[in-house]
Amino acid sequence: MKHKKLATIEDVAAMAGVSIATVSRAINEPTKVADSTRRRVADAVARTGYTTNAMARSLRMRRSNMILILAPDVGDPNFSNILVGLETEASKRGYGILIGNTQNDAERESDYLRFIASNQADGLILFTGHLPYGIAGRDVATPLPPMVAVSEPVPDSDIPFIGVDNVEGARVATEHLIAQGHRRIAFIGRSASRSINQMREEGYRKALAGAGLEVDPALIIDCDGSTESGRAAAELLFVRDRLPTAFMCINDAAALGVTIALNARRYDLPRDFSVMGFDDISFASFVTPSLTTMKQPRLKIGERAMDTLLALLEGRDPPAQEVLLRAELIVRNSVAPPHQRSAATMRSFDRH
Amino acid sequence: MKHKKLATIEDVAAMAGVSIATVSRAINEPTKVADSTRRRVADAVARTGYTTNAMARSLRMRRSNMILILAPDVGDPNFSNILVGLETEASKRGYGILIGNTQNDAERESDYLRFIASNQADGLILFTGHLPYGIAGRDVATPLPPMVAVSEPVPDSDIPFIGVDNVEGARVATEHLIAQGHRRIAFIGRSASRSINQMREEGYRKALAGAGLEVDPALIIDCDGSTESGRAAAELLFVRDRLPTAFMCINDAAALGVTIALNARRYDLPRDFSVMGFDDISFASFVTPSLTTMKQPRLKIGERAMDTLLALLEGRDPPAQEVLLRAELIVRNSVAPPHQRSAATMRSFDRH
DNA sequence: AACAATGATGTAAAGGTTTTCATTCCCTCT
DNA sequence: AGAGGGAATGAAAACCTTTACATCATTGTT
Repeated sequence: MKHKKLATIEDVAAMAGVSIATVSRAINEPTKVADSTRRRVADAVARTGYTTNAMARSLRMRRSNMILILAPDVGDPNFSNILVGLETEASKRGYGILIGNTQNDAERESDYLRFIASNQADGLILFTGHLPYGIAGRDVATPLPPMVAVSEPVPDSDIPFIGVDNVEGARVATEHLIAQGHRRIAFIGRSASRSINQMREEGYRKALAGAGLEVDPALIIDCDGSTESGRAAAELLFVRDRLPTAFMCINDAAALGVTIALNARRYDLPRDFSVMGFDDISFASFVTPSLTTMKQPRLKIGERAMDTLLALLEGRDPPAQEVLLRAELIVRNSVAPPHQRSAATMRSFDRH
Repeated sequence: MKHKKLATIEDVAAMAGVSIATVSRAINEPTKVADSTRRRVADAVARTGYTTNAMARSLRMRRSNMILILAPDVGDPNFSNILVGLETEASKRGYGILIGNTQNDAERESDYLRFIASNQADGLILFTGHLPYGIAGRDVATPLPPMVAVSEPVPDSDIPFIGVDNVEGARVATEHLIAQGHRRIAFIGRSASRSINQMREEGYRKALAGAGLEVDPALIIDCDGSTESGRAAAELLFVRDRLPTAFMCINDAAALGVTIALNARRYDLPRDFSVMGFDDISFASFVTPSLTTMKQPRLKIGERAMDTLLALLEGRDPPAQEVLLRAELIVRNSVAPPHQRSAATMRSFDRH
């Protein structure tokens, strides 16, 4: 009663006066069917309102045409825009998208693998920067499913990575600070574990080296990329009284934290200090001062990543093992030449 | 060769020395199976590494345990946090989540319905505020799939809605402005078509009426909720020279637009003007001045919506036709008592 | 004219479950 | 002792496709 029972391929076949095999062919390989019958079938399809049952199809073909996306934080602004690209490309090619929010929880990660194990998804997009927990523990004979890493590469693996050239991007950003006249530039974002931080630090070092500047280890501060840790990092520099004239930050969130710390100390930005971000997330242009930063081509990253995964999936040659897109310098108002007077001098001023 | 051929229920049955029917029962209805055999089956499952093939299961049960989420813009900050709640609840209950980014495009909307038609999804979460295009055109006998609306209700339908009480929220927000002493309060966000705008405008009017204030039609401005349209709306008031002392905005993005317009005219906020937002999206606290706004309990909205949909799906009584959660007033720095002097007086001042 | 090749279609198997119905066995009740 | 009932299990159908293989007719080749 509830289900009016959808039309099946058999209903179509009966109406068109052919076998179900012919119907299937008429739909999936039109060239293999005579024009006249193809028309009859098309007509019958239209009249019955037939849609092929994806479950039966997937069961038979061992293919679901679904892609599982594993991300540590679905709410992250950097994530959502890449997602748009992923979704657009997948949808264009007839694939659907499944979302798994792992929150960096091992149990959740391995739980989502049930989609792969049970054939509900054909491939995997990883935002996590590591293989999903539990995927390696499987039978050695079982090959890994097709995967593509995005946003953060998976170290020590041959998983294709699509993203921004972090070393190059951080170098360009740092060089912009240098070009503005800064000589003491802090790097906010050291991390022992996260490869993305390490690559950006490398770019920072390259820029300094290129300009003949020495790296001052006291100006390289740990930061996990959250706003709060960015704020804390800036504070730490004040406490230690080793002040830079500019802050090169691991990302926009951290840059925002630094900005908050400086504002709280009543400095005038960008006069007293310059702050450089990375990512160009949506609010970067809304902060005061608006954030000079490196823009990630997120839409394109998503599209390319999906394209690569589908190539892998469909047995075509994957376009490339690693696609590094250029991050673009977006000049706004948080970077300026260093102030004449020692920036380390506390300036107390009042806006009113 | 590629597929080492996964273990099927038959392999498990053979190893445990029972029929496949018993294996199925041992897994899905353990109480219907003798203890000893259940143990044997469990053992065999473990040894073979068996996972039930979701496709075969779905085919047989006419159930995919998947939920399709239709949203106009996956990148929208308001969306992503609700998504987290939806995902959490779904995952907890063994459901998966499929994402459809419609971009308000009729074709894309109807295209995504293929997931429903082909049994790949059992139910629908709508962020769009309207029935997906093409769903009504179907055979009258075909019942609509279970649906729940979120973020924006679907007018003239009996689709359950989970969200914030927009009338009440806008009333509270406006009352806060009134309590601060404002008498001329603009409403930025009139819309002829969007119900959410209309509800918030209603709350605004209620608050004014409750305080015995008259509604000045000149202070009610169209705005679609984008930053740009918020900016334009504020400009319009300046051009017309009908200035309020406070702006009640349809959402945070619009409030940001208003803030930008006021900053550009070099007003001092919140001294010269107060600005009230709605939603409390992530950057609301980062803008200068940080935005006083109404916070939506997004996580909870997502969880409740999914809970309602699953109830519908599993034939339980849906908890309620409409769940209206309270929006919470978040007091920050964009609202203050009106300035003594006429706020309409242009003040030119320089920060340095 | 005989035969091969080609093209269009049909038959039937396979994909892996869940579930109805039937069977068996054992226990309890009269 | 026989009947009745309940619990545990098995056999087989059903879910809806895709596709390898077989069949048949038609065209082209020698």
